[in-house]
Amino acid sequence: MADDVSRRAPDRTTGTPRRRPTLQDIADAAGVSPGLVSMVLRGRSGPSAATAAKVTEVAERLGYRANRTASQLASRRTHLLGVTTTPGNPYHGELVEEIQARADARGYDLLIAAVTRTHDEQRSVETLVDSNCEALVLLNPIMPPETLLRVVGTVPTVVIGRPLGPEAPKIDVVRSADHDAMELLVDHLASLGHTRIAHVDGGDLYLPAERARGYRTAMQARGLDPLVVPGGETVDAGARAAKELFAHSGITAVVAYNDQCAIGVMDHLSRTGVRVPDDVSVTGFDDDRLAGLAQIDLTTINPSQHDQAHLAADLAMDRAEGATTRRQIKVAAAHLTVRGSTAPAPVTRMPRRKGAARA
Amino acid sequence: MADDVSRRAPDRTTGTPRRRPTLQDIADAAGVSPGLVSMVLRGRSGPSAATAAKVTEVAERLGYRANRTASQLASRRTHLLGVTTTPGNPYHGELVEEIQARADARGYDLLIAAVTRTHDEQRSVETLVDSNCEALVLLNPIMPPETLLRVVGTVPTVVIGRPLGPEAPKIDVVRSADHDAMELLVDHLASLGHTRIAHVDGGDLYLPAERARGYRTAMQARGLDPLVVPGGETVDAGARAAKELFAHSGITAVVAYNDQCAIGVMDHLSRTGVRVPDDVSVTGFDDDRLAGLAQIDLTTINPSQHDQAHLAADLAMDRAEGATTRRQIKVAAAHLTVRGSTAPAPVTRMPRRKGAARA
DNA sequence: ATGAAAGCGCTAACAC
DNA sequence: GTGTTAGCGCTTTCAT
Repeated sequence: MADDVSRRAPDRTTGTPRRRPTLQDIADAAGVSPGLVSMVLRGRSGPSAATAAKVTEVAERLGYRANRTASQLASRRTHLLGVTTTPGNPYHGELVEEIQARADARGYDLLIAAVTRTHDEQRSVETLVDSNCEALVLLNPIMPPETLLRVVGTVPTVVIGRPLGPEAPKIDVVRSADHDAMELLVDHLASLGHTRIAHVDGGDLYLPAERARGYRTAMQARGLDPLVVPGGETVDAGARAAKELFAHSGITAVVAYNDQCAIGVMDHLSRTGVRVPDDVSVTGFDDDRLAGLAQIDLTTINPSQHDQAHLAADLAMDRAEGATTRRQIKVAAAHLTVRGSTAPAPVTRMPRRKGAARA
Repeated sequence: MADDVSRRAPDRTTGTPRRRPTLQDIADAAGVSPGLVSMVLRGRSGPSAATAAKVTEVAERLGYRANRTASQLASRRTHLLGVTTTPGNPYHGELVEEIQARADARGYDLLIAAVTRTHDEQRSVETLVDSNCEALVLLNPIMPPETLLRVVGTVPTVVIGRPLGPEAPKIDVVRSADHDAMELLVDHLASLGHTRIAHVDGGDLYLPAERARGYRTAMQARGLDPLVVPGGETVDAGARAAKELFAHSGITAVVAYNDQCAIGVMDHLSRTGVRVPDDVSVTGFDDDRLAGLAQIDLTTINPSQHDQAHLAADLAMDRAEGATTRRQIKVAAAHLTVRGSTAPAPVTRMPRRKGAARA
């Protein structure tokens, strides 16, 4: 809104937004030189305890905070770790929280850039790079390798949750054992007697493709027919896919790309009177915070997000500090977490009112 | 660390970053002055088409990218908008997404700082201030006014979702009509015949207190006895509170602090065999993405997060650009969204177990 | 132990 | 039009 009635600056009645104090101000007020103040404030040895005390006191009193831009220009160091994330995504939320913890532990500041409908990955990375982050952690980036390489430029980068081949020899990757995990899921379902197991995928980029591959491999290994329907990584996408999938079918189990997608599938099912897990079993992937809720109670894969976050953050900061080990690819173990959304396959025919299932 | 060129990084096929070219380099190579190059590259009028072309060509050839740190230092402009958020919080996620949209529309970059267990609000704000954000938007900050004032210093700030009195005459606030909204909720429940309506609060700071007040007012206005039990803003907190609340009781409706808390309450209820809404009605607040899911289907308040986000972001950027209107307090309308988690109160006694007839 | 001075890479005000 | 000249606020020798 801001009905800017008075378009003029000169008004200073309401507390003058006086300019932020500078090193010089502190130096003057403390009666010492700027250089000294700088050393004191950064705890460098040299200054005497007496002046240190005085300077600290003055700085505190004046509410001094170093201008990081200037520090950066002069020192070329920022101690900034950058991460791209999708706001509101619970899985990302957990990762960010753990990355933050590592950053704190090592004295780095974490800067986050959002990836949204209006703001693509590339721009987020640019924001981070321009803010002089010394290393980057990208959560499930989907841009092609060439773009990735170009936008991160010379900043050490590690991606989480995405396979990345030798096209990007300088970008480390941390991910979960997606392929194996999908086998765990299919195994679990198969052992419950399911044979008509569909996969709602997450699109055809990188991670989703990897999971779909795992699903296919697992199905074929058991002599079952794979059925993959296009989905996405959101609740909405899952719901849409389910709508399509269950228009016809005979499917008794759905392996969704991730938890959000699975929740969407369950949402649709529940709206159309299909019971989970009585009529249809559903599985997710990520074990995000929602999965454990009684109302959701989703069988899923826990991809050790905690480990992934720590590995990635440390790797990134190591690189920022000059570690020159060769490219790292870390694969975190994935565990099956069985909950109430999966149950034995309904017995043969007519398991529910309308539309029939089949053997 | 990582001195520019002193140590040559092992030359990968992808090309080694030699010292990043500076304005001076371009100027030399083009045979003009740095000042001119600067103008050309920023598209300022002045330079002749001829030199502009030459400079552009050289810059391109040398892969020049302005050092933003230096630009910032010199121009004292960053076009950076900062926001603090709790990663993974769906409500915050929606706000951030909308704030990002506004920032994009106005040519600002959005920087996000996380508030987590290991990283408190104060530190997040400091990170943002240090990164030279020109304005700040704080989501549901809980620090006391004095601290708030101190950490934001002279940076224009607007807080979302928190009452803030005249103690902070320079901080704008955008919030929802919490007090009224609580009345809407209680009204809704009362009109369904509920009389034993409890409130699981969100703690005793600011917003939670405001909502609790609204609840109390509404209850008393209807001659009902208020019952407030301590809760929190998370699913876990809601579940814990429910456990306590339903150990004894006779409560037929619960007004939770927010959706997350409500989901926690429902989670507990569902685990203990109490049906929602047959036995107990539950309401939330925020209308976050989960509330609409079929499995949750929560009656709640939609606080117009879209409007709040836009108002706050624009207000902040206006201030960054020097708007000097007096302190703004914007209250967004709150709408009741009725879903399936509320139903008529169970008739008279023994509402638990299977009994539950309806009016 | 302390102060002075030289930049970091860029922008902007002002001469030429 | 174009070049020159100061800084921006801080870090960092290098004298003192």
